[in-house]
Amino acid sequence: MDGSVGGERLATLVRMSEGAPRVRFAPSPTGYFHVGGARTALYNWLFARRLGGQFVLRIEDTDRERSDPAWTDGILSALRWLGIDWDEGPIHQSERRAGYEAAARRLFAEGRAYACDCTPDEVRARTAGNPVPGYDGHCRARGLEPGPGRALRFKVPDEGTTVVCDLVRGDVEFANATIEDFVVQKSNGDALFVLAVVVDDLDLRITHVVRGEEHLPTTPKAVLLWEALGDGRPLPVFAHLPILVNEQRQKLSKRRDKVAVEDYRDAGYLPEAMVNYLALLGWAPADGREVLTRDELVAEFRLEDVNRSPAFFDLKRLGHFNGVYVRALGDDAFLAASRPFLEAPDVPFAGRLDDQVLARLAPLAKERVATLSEVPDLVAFAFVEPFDPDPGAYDKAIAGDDAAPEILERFLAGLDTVPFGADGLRSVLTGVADALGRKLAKAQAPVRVATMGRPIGLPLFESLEVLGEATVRARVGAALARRRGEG
RNA sequence: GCCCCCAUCGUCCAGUGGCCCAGGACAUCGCCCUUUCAAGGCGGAAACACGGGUUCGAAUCCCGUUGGGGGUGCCA
Repeated sequence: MDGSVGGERLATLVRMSEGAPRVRFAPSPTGYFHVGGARTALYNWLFARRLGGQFVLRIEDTDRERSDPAWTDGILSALRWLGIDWDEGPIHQSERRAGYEAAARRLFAEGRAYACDCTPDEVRARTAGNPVPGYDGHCRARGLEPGPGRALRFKVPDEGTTVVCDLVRGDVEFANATIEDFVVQKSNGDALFVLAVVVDDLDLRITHVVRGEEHLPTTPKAVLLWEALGDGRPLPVFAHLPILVNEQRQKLSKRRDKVAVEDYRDAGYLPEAMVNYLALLGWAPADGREVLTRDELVAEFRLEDVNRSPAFFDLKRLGHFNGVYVRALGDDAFLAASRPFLEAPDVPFAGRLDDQVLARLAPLAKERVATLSEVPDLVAFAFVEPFDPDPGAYDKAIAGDDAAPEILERFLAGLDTVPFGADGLRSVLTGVADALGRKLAKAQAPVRVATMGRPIGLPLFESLEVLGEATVRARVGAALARRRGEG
């Protein structure tokens, strides 16, 4: 390889990065928007924002078979959620066919492309055993006129080398002999993406093409087209980002891997956390910090520091970042962000929320969730009606504990002796624990299950204070009665 | 098959010839704190794929091998 992105070359490429770069993010609307696309969009955006350039959004929907406007909507809303805004667009390639047709005509007129009426089957049959793969140039010299049923193929030079100047990979060389005469216009008249991309990048005056590594092998074709259609305009600087992989180290696939950006939104991840995590997948700031605000990312991000190897999208690590961001939220912001989850149609206490209670529970819950979708479960005890302890928890902590009746009874009695509140409750239960020779941790289990329904959750005494004396007495009493009734 | 890319702890990054018997973070294990669970604190285990060079000196440079990945469509 010629992977050295060092010295002179780097200096030159970086110099080209100065001024006002124009980048584009160009997803194709053929499926939901996944985190790999989000990372690519983010890197484009960070690069543009840092250098004061423009970020253009382009929808690559030249394939009418597979594209669907619904997917475009999903992409736009995911980008907005992530806070990735665009300066121009969305530009739809489907609306720019005239330009592609003109380019195709020009290529033909200038002898850079030729018409071909071979069917895919014919080509395959003919080239089956060839050492050099791809089209065999069958129609090159047949002098066919373009027309319905005839594709247009670019006449790739037989000799020489095409070089892709890449900010993250260095110069990547492709022998022209290994590049087939590729199709630029389908036999139905539609442009193929390679052509469309080059025409648009030229028209949009794109200076930097930042995209996934899967595009690297087709880049020499784009370079060839750019040279044929660019009227001498300098090539864009390329930057092929390492792909994102799953645990099997394969490229993230919309099909196979559940990595839709909107799923993460729905699961209670914060966009700031997602952006922070995504930014660190393939790049890191010089000083080793890991939690960075959006502004810090913009200030620190350098395309030339992006590394070259694939990165695994690690949910655990995302969870860690999300926890950091959730905990950093103010109580009000935390509540506001949790709202959609608390008011979701499937929560068992829908319509019984109490903002006062919620506000008091917020600081307690904030510290204990990795994602916002966990909030409803944590605060359910305060709203659910009628209240009933989780069966498994009841069996273990109350039915299965010989001392449980006495603990509950003494606890209930103790309530008469102190002012109701977290401190009083704590001292009561501490007294009970002491009297029975138990650790406080062990003594609180029956009370917790009786009042909050589950063995783990928010801090007991603070939660009971919020619950209120009457409810606490009622629940403890109910659990006690039930336990006694069962012998 | 052919073309191209990649190769540091399980994972994500740091490291651009000596500061590295390799540093941070996530995960993991142990301890502490503690009313559960978290959070937090402390500590542990854990990696330069292999082989040749170059050099006084290589995780860092070169070559090869192996391994992984991407592409190979009239998809993007």
